[in-house]
Amino acid sequence: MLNKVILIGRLTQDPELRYTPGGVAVARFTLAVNRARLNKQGERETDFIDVVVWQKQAETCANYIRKGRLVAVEGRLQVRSYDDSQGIRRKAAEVVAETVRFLDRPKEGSGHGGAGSGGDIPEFGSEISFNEDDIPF
Amino acid sequence: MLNKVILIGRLTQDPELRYTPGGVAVARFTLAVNRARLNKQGERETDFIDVVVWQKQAETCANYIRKGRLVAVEGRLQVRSYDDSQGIRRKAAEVVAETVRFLDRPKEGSGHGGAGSGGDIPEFGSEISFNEDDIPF
Amino acid sequence: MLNKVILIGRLTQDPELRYTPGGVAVARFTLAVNRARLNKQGERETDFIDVVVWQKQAETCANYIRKGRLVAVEGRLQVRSYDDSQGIRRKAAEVVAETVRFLDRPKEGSGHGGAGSGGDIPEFGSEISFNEDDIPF
Amino acid sequence: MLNKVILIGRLTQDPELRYTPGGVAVARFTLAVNRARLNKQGERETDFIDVVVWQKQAETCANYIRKGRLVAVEGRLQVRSYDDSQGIRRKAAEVVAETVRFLDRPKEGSGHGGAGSGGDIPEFGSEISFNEDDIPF
DNA sequence: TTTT
DNA sequence: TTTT
Repeated sequence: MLNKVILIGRLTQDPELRYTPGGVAVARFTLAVNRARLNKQGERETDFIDVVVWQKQAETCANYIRKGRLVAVEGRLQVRSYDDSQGIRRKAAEVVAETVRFLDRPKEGSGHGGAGSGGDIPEFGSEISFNEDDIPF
Repeated sequence: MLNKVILIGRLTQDPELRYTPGGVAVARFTLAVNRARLNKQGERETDFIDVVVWQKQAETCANYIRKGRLVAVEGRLQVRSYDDSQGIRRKAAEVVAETVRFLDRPKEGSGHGGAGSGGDIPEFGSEISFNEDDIPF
Repeated sequence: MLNKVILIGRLTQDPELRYTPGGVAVARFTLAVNRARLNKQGERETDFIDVVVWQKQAETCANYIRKGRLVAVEGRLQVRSYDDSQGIRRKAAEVVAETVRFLDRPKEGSGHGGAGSGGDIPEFGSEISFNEDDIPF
Repeated sequence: MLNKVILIGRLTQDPELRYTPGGVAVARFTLAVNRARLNKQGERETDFIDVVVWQKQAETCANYIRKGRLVAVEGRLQVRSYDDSQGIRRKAAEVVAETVRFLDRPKEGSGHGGAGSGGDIPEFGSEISFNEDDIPF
């Protein structure tokens, strides 16, 4: 079986970083992915896709990327059911990232993660191991 | 921007075929995609992912594939909002297929689409037209 | 069967545009794709991958992208055999692009394709036609 | 940067298993990947693509898959130069697999890796770590 | 050199 | 709601 998602898009907000009870970092952000084709009204539509990142990459995302940044995400599509605060059963779809790559430079003065500049942004590798512990969301 | 999903999984039910008011065929099915990794309890989890297929491929799917068949789907992830019958705003995530490929043979006697057997199942192509004439390099 | 390649990298040279005897446009360029992982010597290695683009997109590439630009290519891997000028049988591998997306802005003054600026660079679509009419589900 | 290849095809021969001087397992096979589209002469063309698999998955491939088996390969495209036995500089392109998934059952009596049947074929996971030591080919 |  |  194969479940592979590759997205290139921009963050709609800064990433949100949390920790599981077990201390595992989890970051979340939404990607705006413009569709290649215009719709029948001639407008460019956009998909807003939730992304979850775990562990070390979660912290790197929280440290280095901000609203508006262009990233490439590789991961898998996960659909899960949950009950909302009104007790209504809902489905959530999100891409669980295996790798996140930064495709543009941050704007000057926009980061608080690097030592003052965008010069040493890490490029993420793909060998990070995932322990999918309790999810705090 | 890029929004690419590739899935290999099995249909949980026969495809459901409908037509838009404008007469365009749309098929829907759910794919069961078993995860490669076992979870912490040692169980194999499965993602159930909704797939939408349009036009000619919708009809081919409805004619040729059934519950349990293994297929590869290439498409894009689409997240849309809608109001359910109780007026509750919900989000739906689905993969809009560009191509669907059949990866196993139908069981004997399981089809009603082909001329009595599984012998001439089409392999779906991408709809893209490329005329690869002589290459000048 | 599936043969899908997705690359993000930078052009090592300007694209080379030619035409087949039948008048079909073909562009070629090489992408430098840095590997995510460092090798055992701690160096970042790079794959240099040949890309072929056909038809209208070939001309758009030739008009809009230059050496150093960051692009995303989606296509298929093609391996073909040929005899070189010494009559030696060789194999060539290249990615035949279905879509090419431009991921950064051109440097000022670097283009000769646009009307003086980088403001209206097209985002390439996949050529697939989908008329997503009203959905009957 | 991103370099992602996903293939579904059949092995043209049994995998060839070797070991590096450092004792790391490496398997090689060629995949026949039929194109979705017919060419101008109405024939279905096939790409023959070399695949390299490392470590534990190399041995699993050598043990479980044989000529004709349908597999899905996920990996990266690697182009490398080498001198052949005549001292001629050549380029080789191959897909370095991260994961290999078996998509059909072996024919009865075709395996020598399993305990007599195809019942317990492992499904490969995607978390295997790659130490790309010396290549013995 | 090639698979179904 | 779920496939092998």
